[in-house]
Amino acid sequence: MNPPPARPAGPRPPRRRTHTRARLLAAASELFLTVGFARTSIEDVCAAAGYTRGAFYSNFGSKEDLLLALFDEQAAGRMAELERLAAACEALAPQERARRLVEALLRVEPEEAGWILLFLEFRLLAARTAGLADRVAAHDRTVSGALAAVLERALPELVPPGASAAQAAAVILAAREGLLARTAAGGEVAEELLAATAAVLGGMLG
Amino acid sequence: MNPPPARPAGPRPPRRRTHTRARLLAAASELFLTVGFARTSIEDVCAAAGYTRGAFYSNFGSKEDLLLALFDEQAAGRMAELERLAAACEALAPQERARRLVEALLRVEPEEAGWILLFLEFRLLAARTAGLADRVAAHDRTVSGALAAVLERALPELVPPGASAAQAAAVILAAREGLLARTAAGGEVAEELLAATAAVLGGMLG
DNA sequence: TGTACATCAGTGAACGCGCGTTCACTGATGTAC
DNA sequence: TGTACATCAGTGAACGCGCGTTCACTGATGTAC
Repeated sequence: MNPPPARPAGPRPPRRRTHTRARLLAAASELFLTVGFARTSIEDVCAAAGYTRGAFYSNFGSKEDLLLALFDEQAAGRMAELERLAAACEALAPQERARRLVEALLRVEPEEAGWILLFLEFRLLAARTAGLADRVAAHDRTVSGALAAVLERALPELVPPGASAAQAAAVILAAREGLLARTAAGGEVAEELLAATAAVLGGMLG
Repeated sequence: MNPPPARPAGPRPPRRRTHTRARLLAAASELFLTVGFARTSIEDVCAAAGYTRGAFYSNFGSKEDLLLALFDEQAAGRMAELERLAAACEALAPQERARRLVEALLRVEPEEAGWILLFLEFRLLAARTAGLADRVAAHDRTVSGALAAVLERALPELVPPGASAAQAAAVILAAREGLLARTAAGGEVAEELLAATAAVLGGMLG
């Protein structure tokens, strides 16, 4: 009796070749981390993923778009990591908790150097591209909010008297970024620098 | 009796239009600081200085060369600044000295944001360009060496027990760079961040 | 002081290249009947 | 189940632009006599 169901209200269900976007993202991540954003062409990304340039533009609006998608992915991952860290620390004794947290905040995984350089490139781009500044700021706020929550829950000693947990988190992340940038770009002082920083933080924890 | 003086052994004395190099450097500094290195073309620099492209290549080997010359200039200036700072502090009482030094290390002049962004761009370039890494490393060593000397002379309390003055200087500079990068690129948290950092350093000074 | 000559800082057109983006097309995928 | 049709993800050639670098040239600057 009813007319046959009209075109579905929403967009059509995805076609088969749905992995395209994911594969482009994976290839881009790999290339951006090793070669850098500016030095990687869209052609490179497509070739690495097994497509041609047109495929890219039917999945992303522009090269920047791709980068932003990558950062959204990574921010989500980092949030989850911090959550896990907080949960894992809650059960520990204060001293062990402090040791563990400081260690986790300073640990540098090998692939992290690439991320830092990429992030720096992103900051640079954003500093000089009108629409992007908001995106970086939002990313920063998200991540330092998460760290602030961890600090409040698990390591309030790291928050100096005059400051909020959010400020402390922002300072820690910014300092960490500066250190990583220096070591990733110079490549020489990495371990000494981080050891010295650990000493500083250790001093603060009394 | 002697034959007329042969061609002078060294290179000929400079011609009249000697300001060219200085003017190119000045124009480049202005443009790099406001627009960035990558976004400034050699043509832009030459036009701003009142020359054409060829003039550039008779004064510099490449675009990177120009950037390096600029950094050499700036490093010299920064060293001199630190020297003055150390000299000025030596006569003061310890507490006033600490206040003054921390303030000087954290102060952000408006034009400094531009320098930080440019420096970040340099680090990025260097991280991915074979020959440049040494140059950044050398620059870093020079500046943190100077700061280390200042710390030893005027503010040994800032050097944590387990670390050398050189390490402490490197950490301070790296952290400062991270903070400035974040504020220069995001533009939102500048003062709060620096206030929080001052609180942290204040805490360390007991 | 004056004249002929050599030098080289700066000119400006041209080269070559890479890359982001567009677009008319195609063929596999899904839908209607 | 089978057939005709519509959609749209992906193709690949072409466009257009900006830019770093080169190079044959010129004319002002300095030198020799």
